[in-house]
Amino acid sequence: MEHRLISLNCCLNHLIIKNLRSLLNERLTFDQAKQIHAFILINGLNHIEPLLVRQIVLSTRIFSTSIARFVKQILYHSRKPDAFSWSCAIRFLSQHGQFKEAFFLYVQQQRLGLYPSSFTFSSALKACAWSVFKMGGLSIHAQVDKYGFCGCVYVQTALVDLYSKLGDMNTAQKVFDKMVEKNVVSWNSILSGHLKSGNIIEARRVFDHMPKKDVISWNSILSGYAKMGNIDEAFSLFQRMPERNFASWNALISGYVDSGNIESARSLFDVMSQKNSISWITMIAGYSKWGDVASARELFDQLGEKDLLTFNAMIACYAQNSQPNEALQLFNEMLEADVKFQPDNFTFASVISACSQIGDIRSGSWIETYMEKFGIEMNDHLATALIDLYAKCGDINKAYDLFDGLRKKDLVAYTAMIFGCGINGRAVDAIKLFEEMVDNQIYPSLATFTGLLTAFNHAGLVEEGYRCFSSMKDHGLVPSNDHYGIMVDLLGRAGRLEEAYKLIKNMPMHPNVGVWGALLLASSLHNNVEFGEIAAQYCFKLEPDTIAYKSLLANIYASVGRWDDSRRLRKIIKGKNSTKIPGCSWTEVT
DNA sequence: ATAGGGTTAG
Repeated sequence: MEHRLISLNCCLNHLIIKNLRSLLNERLTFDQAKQIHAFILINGLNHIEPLLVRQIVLSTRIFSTSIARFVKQILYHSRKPDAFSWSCAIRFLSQHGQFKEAFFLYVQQQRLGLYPSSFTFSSALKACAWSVFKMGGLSIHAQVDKYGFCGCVYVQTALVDLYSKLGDMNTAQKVFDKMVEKNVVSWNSILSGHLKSGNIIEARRVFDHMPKKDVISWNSILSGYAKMGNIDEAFSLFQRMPERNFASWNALISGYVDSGNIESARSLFDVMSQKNSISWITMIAGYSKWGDVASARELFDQLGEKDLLTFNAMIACYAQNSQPNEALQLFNEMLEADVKFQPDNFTFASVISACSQIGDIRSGSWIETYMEKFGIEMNDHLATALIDLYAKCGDINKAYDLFDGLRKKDLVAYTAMIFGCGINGRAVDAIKLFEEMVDNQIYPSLATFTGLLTAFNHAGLVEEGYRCFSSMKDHGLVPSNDHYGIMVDLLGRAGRLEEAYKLIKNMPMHPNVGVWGALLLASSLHNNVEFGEIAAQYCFKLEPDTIAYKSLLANIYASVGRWDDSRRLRKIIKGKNSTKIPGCSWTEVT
């Protein structure tokens, strides 16, 4: 009796395992995977776990942190850790952009004393390459040598790719030259390394010497020429390539966009028999870059199935072209669309920028709530956008906190912070930041000087502002209308209207309404009819519909007792309907 | 399994 029971038990166990194994050859949903794991645990079938991990990795199309957490949980609680599941998990994480996590798992695997495979190394190297994690990459390279994997093509190729991405072409070339066996991927890796470091000549040499080229080799060199502005060579390569895919077309379109030839880009786009999401984004972003919001929107509306990326491109288009209300409105539409999208970092970068342009004090806390709600992780891009927003809302300390927390302080970050100090009247801090920036070999741009001049303006430091303005040419910069506008404002507020007018008269370009408006405002502050009239005439001509200019001049007339002139203007103002632009309220979103 | 095209901040 007992004997038969044991035998029956064995039989059942065998059946279960057979069934489980076949189950683990099919695609799983996350829920199924969880159920199977529970079953495995209850029945003590732990040796099946690696198969489960592998199948989860293979089945996952849409990555989520909860899946990653689940996989890690299996690894950490496994009674018998095995190298295969760990390698699968490392690959899984590095494929889905979780580079830090992937590297962490690699380190854990080493600590557990599990023997790494070529699979482990290439995955962990990929994670370091993509996250430009030099220390990690170098330490893995050392382990590769130690474990004797330096003869494996996959691992060597991953190393070439690592050093290419790190920008260390000397080492990349050294590893590459030592390779006995090279495949197309190895060649492509060294090729893209040269292209990334801007060495098109070496890249071309490699390309011409490749024993075998695939569509990726062609695309790489094509986009290299397109990016350096040699669109003719890019086009010639495009014509000669034996096989084309989406990326080939998109790279060429992008090249035409960058060279300012949006018509050719559009013709190519129209000729494409099949377009993918990236083709549409490239075109929308192209129109955005050259300020053609209407054409961008037209394309966006033509697109039947919109995805997150196309929404991002269109929202960015509005934000970049000073239409913050439209940007926010589209953001709302995106959240309320039939197919809901989870906004990501890209979406929020534009949305924050839009809020900042609107200058709504309440935006800051709303944004933070929203970002938390969607699980958005802070990065330097977002932090820089938030610096600007908080500074505009007057919370300079919060802006400083964000600035101090940046991984890398670049030109845009410094400029945002300088501008933030500027509008908050912290001229000394702005100068300090500027000097720090120059010390760090970051070259100021026109926007940086807008921030600096704003600082001097708010502090009323006329001479310092003048000196700063004059120093722009030492940095190879030609002041724009914006800079002249600030200078006119600075001089004008100080009562130096004559000087301000002279500055305008000596401008190398046509002054815009901002410049004349600054003079008009200053004239009204000092009740100066002479310059007020001159400035006003220009403002009326440039922006006939803006009543504020007429009202300023009316005030000037009234202040000197010219009541008739004042009344005449007030009549005109009353006749005009004040055109109020309906805004889209950010706070209405829930 | 390893690689190519696109969207973000002042």
